[in-house]
Amino acid sequence: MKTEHNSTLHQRIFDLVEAIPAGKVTTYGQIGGIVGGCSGRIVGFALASLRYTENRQVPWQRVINRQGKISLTGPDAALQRALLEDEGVRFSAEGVIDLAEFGWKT
DNA sequence: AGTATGACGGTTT
DNA sequence: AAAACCGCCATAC
Repeated sequence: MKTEHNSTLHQRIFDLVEAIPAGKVTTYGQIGGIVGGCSGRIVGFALASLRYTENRQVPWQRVINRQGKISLTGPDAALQRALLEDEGVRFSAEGVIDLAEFGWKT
């Protein structure tokens, strides 16, 4: 378990996500492109294993999909939204975030 | 070692 | 415009 991540895409993704400033959000595809052009799926999977281990303080909440919405399915989705709203991110009535406004600029 | 799947993204139907 | 499909790469079984 723990999905040992040593010097892998995981490590790089975590480092990048930690660099996201509060109140800003990023997309899986964006991160994937920065770390090495990997598909957003890889980023999502990396973060998915992250919440399992929780051995890292990665603000996975600031990572959303290209639609500016939360891709999670379970109760984690509500948690993510709550965390983002707490950081100042405004959600639309549809639960969509304005990436043009809150999108993290590299 | 091979198969199945996943917190996505872009294209096609 | 919305839904479905395929494709990308890594992790899990």
